[in-house]
Amino acid sequence: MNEKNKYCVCESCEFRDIVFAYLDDSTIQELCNNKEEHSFRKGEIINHEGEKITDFKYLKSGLVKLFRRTSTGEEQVITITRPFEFVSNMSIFSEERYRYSVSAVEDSVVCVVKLDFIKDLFMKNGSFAMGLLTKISKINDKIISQTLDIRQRNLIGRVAFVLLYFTNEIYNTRIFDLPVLRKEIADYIGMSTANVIRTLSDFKREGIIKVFGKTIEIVDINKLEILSKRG
Amino acid sequence: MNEKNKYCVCESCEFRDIVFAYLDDSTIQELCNNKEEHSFRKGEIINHEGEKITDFKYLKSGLVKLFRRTSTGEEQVITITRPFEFVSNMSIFSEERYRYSVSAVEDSVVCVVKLDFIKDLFMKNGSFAMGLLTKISKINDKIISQTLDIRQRNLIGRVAFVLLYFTNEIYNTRIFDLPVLRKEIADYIGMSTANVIRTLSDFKREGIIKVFGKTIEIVDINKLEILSKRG
DNA sequence: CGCGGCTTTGATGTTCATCAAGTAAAGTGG
DNA sequence: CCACTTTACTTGATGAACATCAAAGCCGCG
Repeated sequence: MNEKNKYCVCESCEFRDIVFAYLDDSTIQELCNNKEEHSFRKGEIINHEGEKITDFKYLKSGLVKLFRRTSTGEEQVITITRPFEFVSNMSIFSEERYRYSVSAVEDSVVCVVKLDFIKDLFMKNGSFAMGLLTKISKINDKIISQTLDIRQRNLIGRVAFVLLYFTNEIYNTRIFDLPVLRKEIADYIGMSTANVIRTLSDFKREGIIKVFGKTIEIVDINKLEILSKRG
Repeated sequence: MNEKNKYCVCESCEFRDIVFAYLDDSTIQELCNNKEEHSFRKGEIINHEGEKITDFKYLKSGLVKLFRRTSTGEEQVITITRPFEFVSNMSIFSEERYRYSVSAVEDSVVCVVKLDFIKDLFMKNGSFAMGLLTKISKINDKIISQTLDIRQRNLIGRVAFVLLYFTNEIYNTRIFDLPVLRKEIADYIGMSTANVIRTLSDFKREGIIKVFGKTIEIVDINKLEILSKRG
């Protein structure tokens, strides 16, 4: 172990494999010096719709939701996403200002690098550029296909779908604490809060899930998968 | 004028400004030699969901729709888009196979370049890479925001929204021929065919539009804009 | 001119939002 | 720590929005 490692943890960060794989150690070192880590408590805003984009940000730990506010003031939740997906993913290269807001739904840590630094790397290092493009494309693909998956389902299918999303994609456990309000699930799947709750109650009554306040246990995942498909 | 121009029209193609701005003339020439133009008749499939992606394709003229088929066999239309948006936009850098199908809704011409050629350029030329990333991001942004715009509206708002989309974004005229079936509009906005037709009839009855078969004239665009907002 | 696909309209039923009222839980100040 | 307030959750009743079904008209095409 050389001395650098004491000051820079980026070298061993899991994120390195994802977009920073093609950077040599000295560049990683430089990245690390340019990087700041910011902590956000549950509920805090990370990016605000309309704000100028000056930084490249990615989620190191925690969980965030991407959303926007409609003209009538309602929230539309675009996605809820885990570490190593970009936080400022959408518009960093296409827009001057954020199109959407991002907030922490669990306590989160975000790594922040000046966008110019990333752009510079992007221009100079083709492999890095390709890796970044690929990653950004994948994130966008995922958002779009998720949106379509939700859209094709009815109320029951949508609720089943988010439960499976939490259990399979976010937490990888059958029992977990819902990080969001019932209302936020409603805003995510485009249904009313009352009906989301009603459907959860139905699932509970049928023994598909157990609910203790915020804690949810998936009891019958097969049935949930069937409901997610057939509605 | 030198001799090259006789063989290559890419130099003066409108598309050059959009993503090929940072290529010098000799590279453009090379691009041109690697390029093929393919014509598609209305209704023909350009890319098929699940097919291997080997080419970089962009729409030179015409109009296409991007869509996928759900497990129950229904079509979900993701977007309907004009020239110089990519045809094979979504997954070229993130997936090995097309996630979605693309078909021509009007007779269309598509320019086809081997994806490897583009990837090679991307690696070597930072400005080109940046331009391409920006363009791809914008296209993805547009799809996502369009999807959200549709989702927040009710039936009337959605129909008004597509009419405005055709008149403002696609054709830039108040009178145009609908390039798609009523059913395809329904699949686009996520409503039933019958209700799309009913709503069009309502608009006609209220003097907001005139309909002669496939031809539609927007009579009262202000009212349409109000309906698109308020529903 | 007859056939098939698209469009149109009406009638009916389902799905879902809305409203309202009540309960539980979580935060707040004394 | 308890009373108070607020915010989230839950459930039922009602009505609106939308899908579905069916029948008929239209239109292009062989």
